[in-house]
Amino acid sequence: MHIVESIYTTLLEHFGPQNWWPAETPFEVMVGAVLTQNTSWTNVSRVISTLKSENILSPSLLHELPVDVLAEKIRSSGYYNLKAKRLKNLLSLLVEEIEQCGSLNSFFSQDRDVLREKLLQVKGIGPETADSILLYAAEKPIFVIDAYTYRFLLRHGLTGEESSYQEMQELFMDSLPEETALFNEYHALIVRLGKEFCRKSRPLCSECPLRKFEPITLED
DNA sequence: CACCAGGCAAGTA
DNA sequence: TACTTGCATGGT
Repeated sequence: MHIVESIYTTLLEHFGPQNWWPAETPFEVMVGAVLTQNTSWTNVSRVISTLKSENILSPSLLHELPVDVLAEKIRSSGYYNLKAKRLKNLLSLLVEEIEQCGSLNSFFSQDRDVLREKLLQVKGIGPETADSILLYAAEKPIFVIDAYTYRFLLRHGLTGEESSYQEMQELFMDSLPEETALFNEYHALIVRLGKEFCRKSRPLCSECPLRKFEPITLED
């Protein structure tokens, strides 16, 4: 059995299923994916709650808001001027595609790679945000590489510091069956592991559930 | 107080 | 092409 598979089994046994992404709807996933760029989730979830309580968490309603008003509403997620523009860019695509396809679901029913290209053309959506949307909102089988995943790979000597996004993504996708549920769970488990055992401020190993895979200490 | 958090695009040489 | 920089709030 490949180490990538063994590690998954170990993580799942240790933490159990994570039920990701923490959102009620695919659109909520998309908004969260933009807002959480280089930002802690606690700052983002506060904004999402506010948008929900104001009943404006929909593509058309958010799209109608002037960019400066939107910026104020998402202030506490940080980089709010930048993210307001990025959200607007995404919303423009969505409103157009929903008009075109009839619904968000039929937009999502397109081919994975076609959808990925459309998302990447939006200014403010890079590979990680696009893949998060594809996996957790559109439920397409694609592996998300984020800061936690990068640290995880480095720590276990599975990749080098200079590896590209695509290389790291292929590392998972070439050694696992192409299943949405598996990619979803695996990435969620890596984030859970990272939050508890692999943060920069807390580099410890003795309690790490993956210690039998001989992790390398981050600070050397 | 300094450092960190589920990135990305634009600018520089 | 290969670095560097701006963006910003809230938690530890």
